[in-house]
Amino acid sequence: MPELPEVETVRRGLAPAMEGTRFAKVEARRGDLRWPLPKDFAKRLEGNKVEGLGRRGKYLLADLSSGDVLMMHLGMSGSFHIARAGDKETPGQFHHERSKLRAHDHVVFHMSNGALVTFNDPRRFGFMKLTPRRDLDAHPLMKAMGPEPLGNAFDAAMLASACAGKKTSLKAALGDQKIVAGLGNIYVCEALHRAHLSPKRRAATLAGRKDEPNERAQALVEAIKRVLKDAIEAGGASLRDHRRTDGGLGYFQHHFRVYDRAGKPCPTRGCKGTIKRIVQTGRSTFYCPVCQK
DNA sequence: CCGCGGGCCTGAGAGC
DNA sequence: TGCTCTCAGGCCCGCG
Repeated sequence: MPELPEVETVRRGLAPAMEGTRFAKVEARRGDLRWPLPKDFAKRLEGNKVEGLGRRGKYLLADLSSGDVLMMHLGMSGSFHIARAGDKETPGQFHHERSKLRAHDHVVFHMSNGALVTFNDPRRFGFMKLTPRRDLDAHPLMKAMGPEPLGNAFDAAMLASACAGKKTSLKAALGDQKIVAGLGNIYVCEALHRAHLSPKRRAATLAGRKDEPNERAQALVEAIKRVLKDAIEAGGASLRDHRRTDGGLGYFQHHFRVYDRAGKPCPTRGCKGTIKRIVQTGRSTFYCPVCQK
């Protein structure tokens, strides 16, 4: 599931449990994730303090006192749970009730503040890696990543030039993490709908005529920022719910305008179109053929 | 170099 | 009820 807004929501949920506290014990219950966990995974974490928990694209990045960065990716089905070691158990003890572990709980962080942070991932497309902080920007997974869509560096000129010469569809280009970081199948569909641009349009056509203000790229950049901000806000609301219900972090209810709404009326004001589902580069695309051009 | 399709995994839901 | 089939919000890799 998780695209930028979900990962950001997870980050905000985990930060209070992890920042400023140490890994007292780390359980790697299942190491064969998308990539195997490093052999010395637990050892390299235990005793270290989490200086800060950040995000880049769809990656969570925990800065450790050792100088390492713990890179975490949720893949398609990853999520985190937070529990308290003290609840119904001896405070400060490492072990928690077996019955509390669920299927696919692959990694458990026992934090020195008593928080139990559990990574769950049925499909195991997620992964964790460790790399020295000074090597992070040069890391193969980080190096080619495009700008943060909510940052100032991401603007119409930048997006248009990144798409220049691209033969692929606008849909595929926006999902390409090298062009812009953090968008996935859902938010690409949602942003294109808000910008009234067709997912089938060739990416290169995003650029306007020379020296003219680029209205298409401008509209698209604004739509991307808007849809991500709205979703993060919706995630914040669900985070408060999670605190009450002890649910997992990472998935929240959100209203989509086109995603998974094939056959439904287009929500654009005054548009009489019907949302259509097509397949592009092996993935579902939802859009309105009437108001997206 | 570029763009596409296959593959990695498990689970949910539809259809029979 | 149970089987089979399709599909799922990500991303690396190999092929043409």
